Amino acid sequence: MGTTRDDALRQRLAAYMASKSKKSTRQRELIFECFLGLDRHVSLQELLDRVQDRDPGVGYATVYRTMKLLTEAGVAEERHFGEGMARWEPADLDEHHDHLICTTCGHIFEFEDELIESRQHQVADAHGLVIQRHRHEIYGACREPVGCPRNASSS
Amino acid sequence: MGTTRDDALRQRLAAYMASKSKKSTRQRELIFECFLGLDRHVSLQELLDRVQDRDPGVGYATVYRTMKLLTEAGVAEERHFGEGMARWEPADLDEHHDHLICTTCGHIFEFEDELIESRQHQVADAHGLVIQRHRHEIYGACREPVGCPRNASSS
DNA sequence: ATATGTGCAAATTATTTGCAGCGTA
DNA sequence: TACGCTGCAAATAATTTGCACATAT
Repeated sequence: MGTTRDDALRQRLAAYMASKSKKSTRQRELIFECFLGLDRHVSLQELLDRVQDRDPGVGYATVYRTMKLLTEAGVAEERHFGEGMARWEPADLDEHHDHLICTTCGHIFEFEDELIESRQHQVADAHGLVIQRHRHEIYGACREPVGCPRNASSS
Repeated sequence: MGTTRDDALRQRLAAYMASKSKKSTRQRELIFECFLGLDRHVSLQELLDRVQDRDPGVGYATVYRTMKLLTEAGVAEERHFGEGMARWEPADLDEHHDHLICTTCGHIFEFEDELIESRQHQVADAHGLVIQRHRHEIYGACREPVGCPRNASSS
């Protein structure tokens, strides 16, 4: 699923850049590619480290400003997990999958539920809002831990 | 609904304090009562302001440490809505409510939806999990910014 | 050519902690 | 009394911004 999604993100970013007269630079391209390559929830520092492996000259501020740009462009999503700093992940362009996390083995299931989706729209609508994004995470324990097929690890 | 819930929270806090040999002080009681009285998502600064209306001598650090204590005790819940600082709300002892955040004015609505709740259980069940907790946040923009309930306040 | 972007360093903002004196159990 | 608590101020930590120079269009 990587490439197709990444291409869609590249395309969306290009469109945004063009519409806002933003310039494509060596640093931005490098940062964006590293971001896509990591494909997980990265902090600015983690992303900067990876970027500097390839170009030590890039500064923190540039990564910072680029992530703000990617967020505005809708290709990255900023999250806060209560660790004291932000993390970003590639945007989920057309699917609205949510997460179901097993607190026993740490496995993360993705799910998508039409009924919940539509219900969310009703809720937002009732309050006069138009949904932009949402976060839905369910944490649960294995009903039968012993039979959990994923007891080893996952990351 | 206020009093019953508040009493349950007071009781839970008292039990926690006793079990951990924490002392009940004038400041802690004032902070806790102000917190319950505000009954919404407060930042440390907002809470401090209210506390100082009643006792100007109380410091930021005390409110900070008290909120950490209330969080440990399970009577307050710390949240991050991507504004750069934390907010707390009274713990939801037996019910589940979720959040709808207006990205235009920052207002936070609470909602509870039976259908979504039951659906979540079905999803978890289908994967062999028993729900322990969940987080569900919907972000949206005011359809008509003019009618936004909190338009006045901002920077 | 000109509007943007970059890197550095400094400014902000929010959070956390050390410590001397105070207060509760 | 003894241990915990408070307030102040200073230390951290993360984020944001000003500015002079560089670069894409």
